[in-house]
Amino acid sequence: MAAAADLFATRGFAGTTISAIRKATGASASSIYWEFGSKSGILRAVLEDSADRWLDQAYGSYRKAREESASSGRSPMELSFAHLATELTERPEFLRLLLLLALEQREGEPETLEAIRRVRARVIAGFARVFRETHFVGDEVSDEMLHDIAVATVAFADGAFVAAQIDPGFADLRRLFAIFHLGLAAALRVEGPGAGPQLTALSEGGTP
Amino acid sequence: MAAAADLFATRGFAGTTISAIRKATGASASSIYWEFGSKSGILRAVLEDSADRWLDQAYGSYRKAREESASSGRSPMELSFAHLATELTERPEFLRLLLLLALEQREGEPETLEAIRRVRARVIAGFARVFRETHFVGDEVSDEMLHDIAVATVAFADGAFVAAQIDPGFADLRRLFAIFHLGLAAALRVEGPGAGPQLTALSEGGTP
DNA sequence: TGCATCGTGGAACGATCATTCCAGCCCGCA
DNA sequence: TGCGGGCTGGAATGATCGTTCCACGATGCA
Repeated sequence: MAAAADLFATRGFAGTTISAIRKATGASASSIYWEFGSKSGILRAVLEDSADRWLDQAYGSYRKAREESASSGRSPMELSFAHLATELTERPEFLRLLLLLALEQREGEPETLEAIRRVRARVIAGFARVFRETHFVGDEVSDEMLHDIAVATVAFADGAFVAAQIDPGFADLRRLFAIFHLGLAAALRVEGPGAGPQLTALSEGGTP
Repeated sequence: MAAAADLFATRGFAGTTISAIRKATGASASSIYWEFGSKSGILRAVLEDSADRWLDQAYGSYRKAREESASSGRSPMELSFAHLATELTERPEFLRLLLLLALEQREGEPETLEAIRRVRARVIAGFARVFRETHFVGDEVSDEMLHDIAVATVAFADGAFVAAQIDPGFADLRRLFAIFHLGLAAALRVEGPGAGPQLTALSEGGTP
C-alpha cells in the first residue's frame, strides 16, 4: 500500500498503472482487485490511510516541539516549523500525493478533490489552534484573522514544498520555513510592544 | 496549441491523450505528428511557447502597476501583487501546467523539469529586480537576503495559487497576496524607522 | 496545364491499459 | 477426512494507448 502511495505521488493517478503497482508490491492483479475493487478504489484507500497517518505524525512532532521548547528556551513555533520542514523533507510522499492529485483533475471524479479539501481544512484548523496555544498570535487577533493567517501558512508550506521538490539544492525547506516564521512573527509584533527579530540576522546565522 | 496546453494543465501529461487533443483541436493524428513529432514534442512546444507569453504578460502588468502607482498613490508592490493575483485567477492555465508537470515526474525525462527550473529562475530574478526597483526592500538588504525573499515570495505565490485551485471559494488569491504583502512589508520595516502597516487592518478592509 | 512539395484523413500497427474469469490453493470447522 | 469460503496466479477480455503508413487534396511555381 505504501508502494502504491509512492507511485501515485510521483506519477499521478493517470500515470500509475496497475502493472506498475503489481511489480512494486508483488501482488497479482486479481488480489488487488479483490481488495480494492478498482483503480480509483486503491487511490481512495491510499489517501484515507496516509492522511490519518500523516496528521497523527504531524501532531506528534508538534507536541515534541513543545517539550523541546521548554528545555531549550527557543519558541515553540520556531521549533514546530523546523520539525515540519524536516518531516516534509524526509517523508515528502504524502504532501506530494495531495498536491499532485489536487492539480490533476479527472473528469467526473470530484470526490478525490473533496477528500483533499477535508485534509486541508483539518491542517488549517490545526495551525490556527497551535498558533493560539503557543501564544504565537495574541488574543487581540480575531478568529477570522487567525484563520487567514493559518490559510496563508499552509499556502506557504505547500509552495515551499513544491520549490524543494523542483530543485532540492536550490530551495532548502528548513531555511524557507525559518524565513516565513521570522516574517510572520515580525508582522505580528509590529502592532505590539517590543522590537521584532531582525530579518537580516538570517543572512549570517545558520539554519536551525 | 492553447487547447493542448489546457489539457496538459488539467489532466497532466500521462492523463492527456492524443485523441483528446485531436478532439479539442480538430486536427488529425498525422497532422499533429507531422508538426511535433511525438507527444513529448507537443509538451515541449507548449511549454516553451506559453512560458514566453506568460513572462511577457507578467512583466507588462508590473509596468502597468508602476504607472497606476504614480497616479493613485498606492505602493507599486501592493499593486503588482494585486495584478498578479488577478492574472493568476483569470488565466491559471500556465502556472497550473508548470506545477502539475513539476510534480508529475516521468521516468527518464528530466528535461521538462529542467525547463521548469529555468522559468522559475527567471521569475525569481524578476521579483528580486522588482523589489529593488520599487524600493520595496532597502539598500541595506543584501543580495543573498533579497534572493531568499524572492524565493519565498514565489513559494507563497505557488502555494496560494494551489489553494485557490483546490477551493476557489475558500481561498481568494487577491486576499492572500494582500496578506503576504503586508506581512513582508512589516517584516522589512521592523528594522527601519516608521511604524509598519497594521496586519489587523485586513480584518475590516475589503480586498483591493 | 503539368509537376513537385507540403500537409492531411483515415485506416492500421503492436503494445499496453483496466478489468474479468476461473481453476485451484489454503485453512478453519465438522 | 471431507468441505466450503476467502484469497491468489495466470491467462484472457475488449478498449484505448502512442505512433506509423500511405494514398490523396491543396498549392505554388514553371
